Order: sequence, then structure tokens, then C-alpha cells
Amino acid sequence: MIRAVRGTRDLLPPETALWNYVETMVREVFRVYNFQEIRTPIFEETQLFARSVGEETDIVSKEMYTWEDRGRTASDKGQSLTLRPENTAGVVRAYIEHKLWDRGLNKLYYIGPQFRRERPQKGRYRQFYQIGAEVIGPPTAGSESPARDAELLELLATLLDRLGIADWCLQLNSVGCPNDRAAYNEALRKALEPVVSNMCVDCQRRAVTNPLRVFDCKVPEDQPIIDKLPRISHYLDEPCRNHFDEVQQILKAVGVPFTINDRLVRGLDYYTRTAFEFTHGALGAQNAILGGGRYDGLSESLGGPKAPGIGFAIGEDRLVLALQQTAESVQCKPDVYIAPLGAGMNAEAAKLARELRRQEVVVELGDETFRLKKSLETASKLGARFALIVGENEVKSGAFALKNLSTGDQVAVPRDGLTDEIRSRVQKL
RNA sequence: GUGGGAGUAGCUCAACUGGCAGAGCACCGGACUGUGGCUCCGGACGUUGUGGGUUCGAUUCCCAUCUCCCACCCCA
Repeated sequence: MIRAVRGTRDLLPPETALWNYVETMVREVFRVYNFQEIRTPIFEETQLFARSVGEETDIVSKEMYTWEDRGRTASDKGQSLTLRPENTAGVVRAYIEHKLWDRGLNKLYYIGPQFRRERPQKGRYRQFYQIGAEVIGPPTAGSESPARDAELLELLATLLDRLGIADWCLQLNSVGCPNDRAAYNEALRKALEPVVSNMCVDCQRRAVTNPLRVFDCKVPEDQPIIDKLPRISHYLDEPCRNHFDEVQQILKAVGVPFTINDRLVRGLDYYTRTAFEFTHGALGAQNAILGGGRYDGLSESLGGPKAPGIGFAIGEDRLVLALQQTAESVQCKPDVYIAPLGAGMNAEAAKLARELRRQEVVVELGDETFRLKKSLETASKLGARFALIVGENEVKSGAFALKNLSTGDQVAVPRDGLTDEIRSRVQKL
């Protein structure tokens, strides 16, 4: 048997209804905030990700699906291509390629699959779905303003609330600009040097490879040491500090709750200044439902003009997971089950189905070979509200038996005005 | 990539220290030839994830492999 490959999965009904609900709601919220959709290819030149996400990150160094494309001729080597592990790089590439700065501030969103070759786990798949947004443009369009950060965060709070995600928690931090971070990294290294030998093996490794990661440590014995380490907030330069303050002020003004988490460090190289994460309990270890931040230097590092930006990505798989904890699955139920009864009734049933569906009545169509018992059984199993019996007697008399499946009441409805009668009965409930 | 747990009917799970692979739900049919839900009766259900090994005999023990789950790493 051929099965879905490791880390990929089929989304089946009724779960797909929940996905559609999420995506419909998301699009509606984006519309109100005046965002527009962008769709970029699911594969790009490998270089794009290497240069934006960062060569040294786990994503680029070991998680990408990369292959050599065939060249056009024998001597032509072909290029290295990669399935997108995230979507910000692609959006910024499109921004540069299509000179989107001519449009001023771009407020873009996307919904689509991303690919990372990680070990699968609950809430973590090799093909996973992200709903993301990017606000990017020339500084003169206001792209650098803390107002953009706050607007995006407020949008997210609204979105989660409207989706019915009960208890989310917004964690906020500023990672400063590259200069700040270099100075901070240095200070952190120095502070760790004398104490690191008392810490867990993971921390000892992190202290060398990536000191910031020490803050992710969950070993209780290490916490007192970690608490005494210097924080990035003390190493922000004045513009960065002011920017961060302003973001917080606006959030308070609009009433979006947040907690400052000066241990929050985003992994991707391109992040600057505002970094954030929305977490949700009941998701296990993969409790980050979405994350994002500002990337003021990304466009330039990809050869574009100065184009500060900020964005986020929601893990749609995790969002759906969180919704499944609370919401009961809503299954689509037909209004009417049409039960053709006996040879030659399929055609008449199809005609009626067509008429009803044109009136927006949800119709499930049975088959003339079914006995009536089976038809009604099927109808009630599907949760249909009415069954419409289309048999010889009905055709002869010109009146069709309409049975209310919850009460058991049955009436004869004349062929003339039948669809109107059914539609009004359906709407009444 | 590392460590641990688990894979048995469509689903949820049984099967003692190795001895004929079972139950509930779901499915199909009948009781009831054009009237569902309730009830009763019957039916079909499986290379026990896969491949090796030990054994008279393996769902059970051993090895390998695949997949899922939990955690690490990291991220959404």
C-alpha cells in the first residue's frame, strides 16, 4: 500500500470544514484591515532562503528540501531549487522583482503550504500550512513606524478572538538592530563564561554555538543562573528603545494585552526590533501558534532598496488543533434528501434537485434502486431535515410526499410551487 | 538528527509466562415488498505495519525497517 510520506497527511472531511472556516474568517479580517492576497511559488532558488533566513539557521542548514533542477542542455548545469520553508523570503523577492515600492506601503497576506524536513510531531509536519502577512514598503510610506507593528498585533488579537481561540498569550520583545545584537551577544558570552560549567550540557553547547538560545533552557537548576544574565533590553540603542516603547503604548491604548518576554528570541537571521509570539496552552511542546517580527534590513540583503517591513506567520495546523480542543465539529447537513423510488424516477428526482439547488437549498440525491427504507435511513444518517419522496404515486397524482425527519410529519406538496414551498419550510427552521 | 513509548477489523481497544485472533461502535442484509430513528436476528470483516530470525508452534520473544505519539533540537 502506498501511503502519504512521513510528515505529510491528508486532511479529510469533516476536518476540512474547520480549515475552510478558519480561512474564510481570516480573509474577512484581512479585508477589513485592507490587506490583499499575494501568492508566490512554492519553490524558489535555493539562494533566496540561504541569504534571507540565514545559512547558519537549522532551517537552511538541515531542513530544506533542495534539488538540482535539470539544465536546458547537457552543458547547462541547472539551478539549485528549494521548496519554500517559509514565505517571507518569497514575498520580499516579489517585492523587489516587481518594484512594489511604487505602490507605497504594501499590506499583503498569504495562505499556503510550507516545507521543512524536521522530525514530525504533534503540530509539526513536513508539509505544513501558514497564514501570514507582510507589511513592507519604502520608509517614506511609513513602513518603519511602530504604528505598523501595533496594527499588526492588534489584527492578530482580533483574529484569534473572532476565531474563538480562548486563551492566547502575546509575548513581546525587541531584539534591536544588528549592532545592538552583536554587542549583546558579546556581553552574553562574557557573562556565561564563568558560570557555564555549572549548567546543563545543552546550555554548555548553546553557550558556544548560539548564546541567545540559553534562554530557552527549561532545566530548573539553571534558572537562577539564567535570571542573572544580561538582557537585550539593556543593549538597545535609543531609536530601537523608543520604537519599542511606542509599540507598547499603542497596544495599551487599543487594549491588547501582552507580556514582555526579554527571553524571546526569534530564530531567523533577518529579524530586527519587534519580535513576538502568540502561545496557547493545550498544544504541548509546540505551543507557539504564531510568530513574527520586524525585518528592516531584509530587502537590502537581497539586493533590493531599503524597505523596512514586519510580518507574521500563523501555523494553521496548530491553529486548527487549538480550535479542535474547544469547538465541536460542525458537519454540513443537507436540507432535503430526495428519494427516487422505483425504475425511471432518477430523472424526475434530478430535475427537482436542480430546481431546489438553484434556490440555494442543500440537496442530497438518492438513487432509484434504493428501497424507501434504505433511502430514509440514509437521509436521517446524513442529518437531512426533510425527505422528498419521488415515486410513481407522486408522479401520477402530481403531489410529492415531503417528510419532516425530526418530527415524522409528512405532507403532500403539489408539483406546482413545490420548490417555493420547500424553500420556505427550510428557512423557517 | 537524538532519547523513550506504541502499531491487532473502517474506528476504540482485548487476547495470561508463546497454544485455533476477539468485543463494542460503524458497515451490509433480513424481520418490515412505499416509510428512518428503537428493538431483534444474521452477514462480511484481518497477510496482527513490513521483512527476517528463534520455535513443533509467534499478535506474544529477538533483529532490522517503516509510521505515529511523547520529549530534545528547533520552529509556525
